[in-house]
Parts: sequence; structure tokens; C-alpha cells
Amino acid sequence: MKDISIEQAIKDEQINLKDIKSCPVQFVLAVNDALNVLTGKWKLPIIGALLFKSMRFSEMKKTIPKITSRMLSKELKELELNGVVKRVVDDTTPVTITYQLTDSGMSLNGVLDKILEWGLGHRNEFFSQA
Amino acid sequence: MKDISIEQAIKDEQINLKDIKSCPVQFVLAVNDALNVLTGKWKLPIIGALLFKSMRFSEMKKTIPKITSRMLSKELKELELNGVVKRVVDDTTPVTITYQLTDSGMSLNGVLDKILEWGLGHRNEFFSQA
DNA sequence: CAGTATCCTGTTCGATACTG
DNA sequence: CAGTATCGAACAGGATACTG
Repeated sequence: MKDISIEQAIKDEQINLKDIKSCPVQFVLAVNDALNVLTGKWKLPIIGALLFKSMRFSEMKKTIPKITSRMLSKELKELELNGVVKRVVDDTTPVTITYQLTDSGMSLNGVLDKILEWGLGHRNEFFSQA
Repeated sequence: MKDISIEQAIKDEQINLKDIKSCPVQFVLAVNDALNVLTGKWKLPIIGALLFKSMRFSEMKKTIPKITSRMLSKELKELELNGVVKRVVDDTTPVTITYQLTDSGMSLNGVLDKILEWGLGHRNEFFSQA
């Protein structure tokens, strides 16, 4: 993985920040992809559950407090479309459907860690200064 | 900064994932803080602009394409409340108001880089497998 | 310059009920 | 078991006009 920093690129004037959108399009798209799979009320709980282990629909419903079928179904579809979740149909009788993370999905772990780290540091600073 | 990993903690069974909410409350709150300042249509553009340099209201309006006064004002207030943006009133005549990032705000840089890195890797994998 | 106020639209999410 | 269908409330965000 290259050592790319948005803000470094901006400071190096590789990017002319007249307008934040003048970032290379791929950068914007890439960040958006990430934010898309992390945003909303249920995506994080779902990913968290699947990071723990692959699960079937009903197990996820039991695992994630208060989520409805509608929401779980909807979010899983989106996550699948975005390539972070795989829907695996096992040809048993009756068929068994399992949801699991793709490699990309698994690697969200690192992102989440970084986010958590920031959040904890931020809370420290925030509460100490008050 | 400690080397804390949500998912590692879960796997170590420090956390009993019957329910994702059984994560230490601080973890959930911390991650939420981070997501709150990154989510929505305008927060990222605003932070991006301020990472580049501190700016006044009107300059931000020119810098960020298509943002309205209403949204800029609203988002800046939220970011200030969340401790990532500082509103500085300079006692010139007339007064000059400048927005700048707090230390926490600045350190979002690292988070953004990690998010970008994931996004780029994800796109690679996603498009290569298709 | 640095915002507010008002009104309006589209999207997200919850509740509830239903299906092969 | 693994979802879908329908309805309605809440909220995010846009357009436009206005203010000290």
C-alpha cells in the first residue's frame, strides 16, 4: 500500500485546494466508499457482529439488539453491493444462508481501530480541557 | 496511545459479544464521536478545508463548492460542540472571526489517511475481482 | 461579514403485518 | 428460516429571503 496522505498531497501542492473536490477523483471516491459502509445506524453493528464470526440471518437478529428484519435485510444488501459482505448459500436441505465478511470487510478492522484510537484520544483531550 | 483493538478484545473474550453493545461503553462512545464528525454531506469538506488552513466564514463559503450559509453555519456549530473546530474571535474593528481545527481536529488527518487507504485497497480488490 | 428564519423535499428508519 | 410489503414519523438537507 502506498503511503498516500490527502493532506500531505494538498500541502505539497500536488493538489490545488481551491475546492476540496479538486482532490483526485479516486481519493474522493475511495473515502466515500469507506464512509458509506460505516455510516448509518446499523452498518457498524452488523460489521462488528460479522467480524466476530460469520452468521446466519436469524442469529444476527438475535445478536444485534433491536434491529428489525427490514433493516437487517436492507443493510445486508447494501453491504453486499458494496463488496464488504458475502451472502453464502449452502446447499443443504433446507438451504443454509450464511453472511460473512469479504477480505475487504475484514480489513475494516484496521480502520475501526484507528477510528477508535482517535475517539479515545479525543475524549481524553476533550474532558481534560473542560 | 494504547494499542487497543475492539475486535481483538472481543476475540480475547475480554468482551462477551452476545450483543455488540456489551463492548465497553467508552469504546462505543469513542467510535461514535469519530463517526459523528465524519458523517453527513458537509463535515468532511469542512474539515478538509480547515486542514489546509484556518479560514473565515466567507472564505469557507467560497472554498467549499455549493455549500449554503445555513449548512455551513449549522455544521460549524456541531463541529465546535464536538470539539474539533474552534471559533476564534479576533478583537479587531470590525471583529474578525476565524475557524480553525483543534488538536483533535488536526489529528483526524491520520484517521482520514487510514480511511483513504482502505478505500483505495477496496476499490482495487473490488474491480479486479469483477 | 457572519450568520438566521422559514418553508419545503427526499431519505432514513421504525412498527407492524405478511410470505414461500 | 429468511426475508418482503406497506405506512408513517423524524430528520437531513436545499432554496430563498432576510439581519445586525
